[in-house]
Order: sequence, then C-alpha cells, then structure tokens
Amino acid sequence: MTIEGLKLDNQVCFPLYAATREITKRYRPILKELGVTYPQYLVLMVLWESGQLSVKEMGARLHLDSGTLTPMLKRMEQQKLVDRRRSGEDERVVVVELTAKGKEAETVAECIPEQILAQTNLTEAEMVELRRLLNKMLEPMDETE
Amino acid sequence: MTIEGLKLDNQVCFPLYAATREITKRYRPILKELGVTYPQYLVLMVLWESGQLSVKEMGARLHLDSGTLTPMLKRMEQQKLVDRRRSGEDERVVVVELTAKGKEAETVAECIPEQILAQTNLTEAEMVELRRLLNKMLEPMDETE
DNA sequence: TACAATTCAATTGTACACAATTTAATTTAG
DNA sequence: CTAAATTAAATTGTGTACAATTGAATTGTA
Repeated sequence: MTIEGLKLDNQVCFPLYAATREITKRYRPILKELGVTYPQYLVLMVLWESGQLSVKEMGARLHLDSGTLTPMLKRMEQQKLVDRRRSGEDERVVVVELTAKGKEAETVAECIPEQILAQTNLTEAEMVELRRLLNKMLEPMDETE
Repeated sequence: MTIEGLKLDNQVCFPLYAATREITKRYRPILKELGVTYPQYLVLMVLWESGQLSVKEMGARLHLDSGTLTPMLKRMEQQKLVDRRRSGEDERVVVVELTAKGKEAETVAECIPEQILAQTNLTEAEMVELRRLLNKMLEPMDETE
C-alpha cells in the first residue's frame, strides 16, 4: 500500500537525522562538564584551530548564519569563553576570539573525541568511510553557486 | 598547536551534523509545496506506513519525545493533516492518525525521494553503505538499557 | 480494595536553526 | 565626490529539540 521510497527504512536522510541527534545526545553529559552545548563546542573547536574568526568566516566553516551565531556567541561571551569586538578596519565585521578560559578549555576537551569514539560500535575503517561519504555528500553544496 | 583529535576535519560528528542540516535545506523548497517542515514530513511518513500511532510509538520510531511532538502535532492538526484523540481504552494515550488531506499528500510526496536523490553526488552503492553505517551507529542506542 | 509506583502527554524553560528584514558600514558607478 | 548597490551583523518570528516537571490515568501490590 505504502509507496516503497517513502518508507522510513528506505531513506538515507532519516538515519542521518536520527544519528545526528543520538550523537549529540552522547556529547551532552560530557560537554556539561565544560558548560557548553554541542554547537558551542563546535565554535570552540574552530577557534582552537583558527585563533580568531569573523562571524561570517565562522558561519562558512560551520554552515551557520548570523541568526544562529549571534545569540549563541553572546551566550558564550557571558560565560567568559569568547570575546567579541568590532574590527577596526571594517566596522561591519565582528571578530570573535577565545578568552584565557576558552583557551584552557582545550586541555579539558582533549579527551572528548576518544570518549565519544568509545561509545560507538563502528570500526576505525567504518568511521573513516562514513566520514568520507558524509564529506562527499557535503561537497557539491559547499560550492553551490 | 591544536590537538589533532579536536580538529573539525578529523571528526565524524561534525560532518554528520553539517550534512543533516544541508540535506534538510534541500528538502525545504520541495516540502514547502506540501506545506510541511522536514520533521513534519517524517511524521507523515510513519503514518503513511503505519496508519495510526500513539505519541509514544511515534516518538520511539522518530527518536523524539512528547515535548517535541505535542506542539508539532498540534500544528499539523491545525493544518488538517492529522487528527489527535484520546484513546478510549487508555485515556493517557493520544492516538494520531491521518486526515483525508494527510493521506492524499502521499501521492504528491511520491516523487520526493528521487528528487532528493538526484541532488546527491553519491552513487547508489555509496548510498546503501552510508545507510548501513548510520543504522549501525544507531543500533546500540536503540537498545540502550 | 486502597494506595504507592508507574506511565503517557502536556507544559515550562532554554537553546539552536533559519528565512526574512533591518541597520550600519563600505564599495562601486556614474 | 556622491548616490546606489553591496556587505556584515543583528533582529524578528516560527519551528524544532530536549531536560525537567506536572497532572491525570492506570497498574501493581500489600
């Protein structure tokens, strides 16, 4: 009766959607010790990697816009994890960078990836393959007109 | 300087998170014609497949709780896509089922999976493998104590 | 049978996500 | 040089997510 292609089990998007939320659910108790959410943890990660970024650059990296980032960065500023300031060269640009507290958090976070990995029943090879497939899936979107 | 495991590109969770949002972004203009969001489309799909479900059963299938489903189902009720009623046998249970409009939507939706597929640069085999990996990732969580 | 424990939805409060609009600053064209 | 076009964030409004709590119905058990 039901059209085959519309069955939940025949879709890729649904397990993608479900797996994402299940994984962030596993991060939650671990990140709680750091006092951040998963998206906030991503912000910390790009900043640990890049030093400082404009809101626009951060948005390009995380696929998020200012409507999401602005309020999130304000919350992180209140928690003293990041500083936000207007660029001197271009007053439109807001530059985000880590505070001392935000930098120190990297040491605490160091053990997080392996903790998450330990909770996953994929082999190392499967993990690599999954990452490759997901990144391939993202590719054409990155260069979208 | 940065700890290797904390780089965005070395993580599985980030492409998972980014890919999910990019995919739902592709669904948006297509689903707009149906007048539903992606999570609402998932609700329609489980109902097309199962006929009717309690909020609890639907939550188990979609990995969502009543805090998410109740307001969403109320919106879908306003749009005349579903009916909600208390079960006669157990007054705690709310049974959700499709209206005529909700059932008819399946015909319109029939062409959606292939439209989405056409926008993806994964091969059929890669698609199957991706689904397998994601489902394997979800497995241990389903049976979580 | 009573009544404590459990179960199911709903509610409350916080935090994303994102389309669309607004505001201010900068660039570009004329 | 200046008005129009563009750009970067912020804002507004809607819709998920989800932890935690609440309230009503049902179950289990003494």
